[in-house]
Amino acid sequence: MVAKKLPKPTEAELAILQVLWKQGPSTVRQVQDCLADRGTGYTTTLKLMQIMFEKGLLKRDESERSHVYTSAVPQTRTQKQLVSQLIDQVFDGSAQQLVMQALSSRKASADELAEIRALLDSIERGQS
Amino acid sequence: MVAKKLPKPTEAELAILQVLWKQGPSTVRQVQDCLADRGTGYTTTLKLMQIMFEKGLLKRDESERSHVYTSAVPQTRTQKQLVSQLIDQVFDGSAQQLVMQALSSRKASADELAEIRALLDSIERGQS
DNA sequence: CTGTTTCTACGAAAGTTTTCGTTGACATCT
DNA sequence: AGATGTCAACGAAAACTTTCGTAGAAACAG
Repeated sequence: MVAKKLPKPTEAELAILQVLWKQGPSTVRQVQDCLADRGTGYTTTLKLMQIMFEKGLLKRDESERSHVYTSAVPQTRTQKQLVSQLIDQVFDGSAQQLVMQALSSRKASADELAEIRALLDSIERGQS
Repeated sequence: MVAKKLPKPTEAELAILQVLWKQGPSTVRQVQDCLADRGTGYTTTLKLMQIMFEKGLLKRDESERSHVYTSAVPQTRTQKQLVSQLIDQVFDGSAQQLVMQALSSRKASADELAEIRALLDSIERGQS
């Protein structure tokens, strides 16, 4: 039985995951180009992606000379993991507090607010 | 002019900050006792708190033999900082997405949901 | 074919965070 | 006073993350 527990991505790893989530399967070069503003070199990105592959965070297709990488972790799952961790670490377990903080520190459009309302509605209906 | 930029607390540092926020001024021993489940030794906690003091994350009163430490960073400020970072790192800048994820991954009580609604109201009124 | 570019692989250095052993100062108890 | 326990300070090791130099294979251009 293989443990399915995946390590928490580091900061640099998250940057790479972001790109892969947005662009889909990509070569190291393609990822590197997106991260150009970060100022790190090509081999740095390559090495990171190799490590992530070993950790199981990425999958890759080696059939071409330029290997094509994909995220092995769904974006939603990672988001849940990190939100959950943050709630425990600095919000004392209260999701509500995090929500309050998020809403007051960043503007959201009227549409977005409406979506949140809709979610609240469905939660209330669901748990009634 | 002193730069007021404070470093982002690491994970172990956050655990310590949590205790200080909750308990108020404490000695190393008191903090260590709260962190007992972490399995780390006394000197580890001591060292971390000394480092945090040097970084400006903690203040301390040295008038007694057992120094008494206090957080130098407000909880709310740290929460904002980390939420903001998380939004950028994994939610592509969308506060709304984070809120959605938080609400759907953790239950909130009816009261809490009501508070969130109230906040939504005031935001909408504010930005009309 | 030969030189140039582009890629992976490897390994190691630099940076950061976390850990703890040891020491000496101070306090307490008998 | 002497033994015992608690504390801060220091330093260094261990663990982890990030960085890149170098080398060799593959692709490509002339």
